[in-house]
Amino acid sequence: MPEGHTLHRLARDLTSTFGGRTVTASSPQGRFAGGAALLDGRVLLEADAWGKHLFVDFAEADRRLHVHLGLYGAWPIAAGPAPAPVGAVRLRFVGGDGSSYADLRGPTACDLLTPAETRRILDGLGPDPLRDGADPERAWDRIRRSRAPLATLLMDQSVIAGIGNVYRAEILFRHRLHPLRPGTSLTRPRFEAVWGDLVALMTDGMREGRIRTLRESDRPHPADSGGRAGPGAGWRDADVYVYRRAGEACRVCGRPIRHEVVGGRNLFWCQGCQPPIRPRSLR
DNA sequence: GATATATGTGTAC
DNA sequence: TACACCTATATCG
Repeated sequence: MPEGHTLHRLARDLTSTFGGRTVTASSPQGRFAGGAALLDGRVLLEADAWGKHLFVDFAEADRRLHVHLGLYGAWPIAAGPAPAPVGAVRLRFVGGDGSSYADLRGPTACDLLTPAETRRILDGLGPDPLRDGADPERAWDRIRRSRAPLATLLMDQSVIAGIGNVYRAEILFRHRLHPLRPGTSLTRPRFEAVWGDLVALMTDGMREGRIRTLRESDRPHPADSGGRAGPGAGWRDADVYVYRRAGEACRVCGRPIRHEVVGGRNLFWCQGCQPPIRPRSLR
């Protein structure tokens, strides 16, 4: 489930599992054999995430490992001696003492990058809600001046780094924003509420290892002052409000959840809670 | 066994 | 806008 929270969690876990230790690196599948050979036997210093990009630093290596999981990549870390690899394992790490291993499968990117190449990637990324010191002003400057739909802007990694299709759909729902409203229509206070909510939701996602935007403890639409209370009992089976719930009744207003493919991606929203034009009461 | 699907990105037309 | 790419899993016949 690779949105930004997944990569930050992975960076944290790679660092805690392998950080400061010698790592055996291999490419059972063979497609990263050269890179694995360069890393093999080195001390893994630290892993770090920027948006959906993961970087791993090794001692005395002039290049960083760069991994992007794409749509279905995964890099689970497991305990115990590593078994014979199953399936297409691009890169395997085994800890020096053999007590843990991690198999990388299906990444869109798995490369060794020079500092200049790393910089080029980072230069293309907007502020990441999960990074300390992220500057939301950079995102606001892009959004307020763009007539592109909010749905497009939120998925644009150069505007905000780390949001994927699930967080996009859910954040728009929670703030009652129709996905096709232009960036120019977003007010400053509403942007600040969206950013703050992203930080909170993605931090939760990183901690829990899954996306959960429907929480009993808070309001479905957190920006509504004095609005209804949390969803309460009967919602415990659900993690999200609208993502992949096309045709189901909205948990808040009862109208069917809509689905459309926009820009090649599945887009979900509630016509009732997310009207094309803001109702007067919400301005 | 074949097909469809996915929380993503990059390229070409 | 379409497709290519990377892989596992679910569903269908």
